[in-house]
Amino acid sequence: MSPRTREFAEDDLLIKAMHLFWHKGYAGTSVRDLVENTGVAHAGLYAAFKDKDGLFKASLRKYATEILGRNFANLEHPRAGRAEIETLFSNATKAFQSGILSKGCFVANSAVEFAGAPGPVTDIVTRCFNREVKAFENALKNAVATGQALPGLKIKRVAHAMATTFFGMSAIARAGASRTAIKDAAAAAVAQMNTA
Amino acid sequence: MSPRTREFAEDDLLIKAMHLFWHKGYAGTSVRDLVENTGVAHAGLYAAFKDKDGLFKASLRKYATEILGRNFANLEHPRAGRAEIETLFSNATKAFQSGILSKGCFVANSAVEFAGAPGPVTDIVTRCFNREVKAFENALKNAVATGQALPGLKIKRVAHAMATTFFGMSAIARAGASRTAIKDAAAAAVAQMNTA
DNA sequence: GCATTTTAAGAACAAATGTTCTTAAATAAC
DNA sequence: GTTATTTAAGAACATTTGTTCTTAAAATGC
Repeated sequence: MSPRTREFAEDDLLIKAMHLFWHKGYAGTSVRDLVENTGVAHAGLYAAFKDKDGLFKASLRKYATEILGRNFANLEHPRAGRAEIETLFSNATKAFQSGILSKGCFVANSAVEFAGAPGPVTDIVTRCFNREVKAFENALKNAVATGQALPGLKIKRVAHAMATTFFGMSAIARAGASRTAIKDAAAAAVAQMNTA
Repeated sequence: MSPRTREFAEDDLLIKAMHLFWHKGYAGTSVRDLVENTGVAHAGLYAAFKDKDGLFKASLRKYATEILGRNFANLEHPRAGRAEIETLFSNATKAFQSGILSKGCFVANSAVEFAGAPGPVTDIVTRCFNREVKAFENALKNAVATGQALPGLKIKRVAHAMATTFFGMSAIARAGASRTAIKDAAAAAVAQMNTA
């Protein structure tokens, strides 16, 4: 009455699967790819996450929580302001240019791949987009209140624009755009705070 | 020495295939899907375009030339200015909100699906992005020269930002974003011309 | 040390994929 | 009308896909 113990940590598998799906998409990642690159056998995947769909959704949730979450958490602070927005776009620029995010944002990629088809994946994507907009709104509101952004700024509009730019930067990064193009998009997003 | 004549027009097939690939992506569109929805038999597709790859590339080129081309041609006019930029974003807003483009821009979708992997598809995507940037630059230059945009405007930067916003609008549209979010992103892109 | 339970490894399977091949129909020159 | 050539229709094929099953190994409680 004592079973064999698992040889792999569920979280390790999840992180490795996340990177695969992130880089190659849902359709582009086969179960055999996952087995090869994670070192976890078929049975392990299916036992831990039911099927490929389950593993993908868990991977996307992991990304939304850890990667996106870490990047946007600062914007959600009650006293977040202009500096936090600038830091976010500065980090995003670096990452999209050549770092871990050169294959785009996993959520943005999934938005395109699943094309808003109703379902759990689209729900995650929508939640992330809304969270980003809200985070920008919060920081923009404080930036205006403390004089770091011009009064009269259309906060909601700029928040929508910043979130859209974020998705756009992901798309052009994945398309292999130049470092300058990525940097310029970020700079322009930030510069919006200087105009009403 | 006189063969049977083709029952389908190559261009009709191409347009129908373009819409399928556009909406469902390369991986999401099977050859049987194409046969069913175009009314052209297997042999017809392969005879006219060699294979699925060939048909896809031809479809993407068709889109780049006809759909994108028609939208950006006005911006490339020697006297294009602020009005043409505003018209482009106005049309894009309408289209992305509920029209034919509610599944995003075919080029932007392909950019994400093929992830900048070197090859003919990425070449087409890169060419399109560069064309868009150049088109914005042309119109922005004239807008500044004629006083429709503030002097000192960083033209290249704003052009990069506008093209990135265009890709971003496509992505969030495909994700099923609200009409307001799409409209705001476009409005903010245009408003950039009012600040240096 | 044995028994029991869960794991690991991968063979096996049905379904779907892109592609090719076979067969028959259709067309225009002779 | 006959014939030569190309098309249309879809059967057939080899791969690859996600999933399940089989077999054997591992590990804890007794």
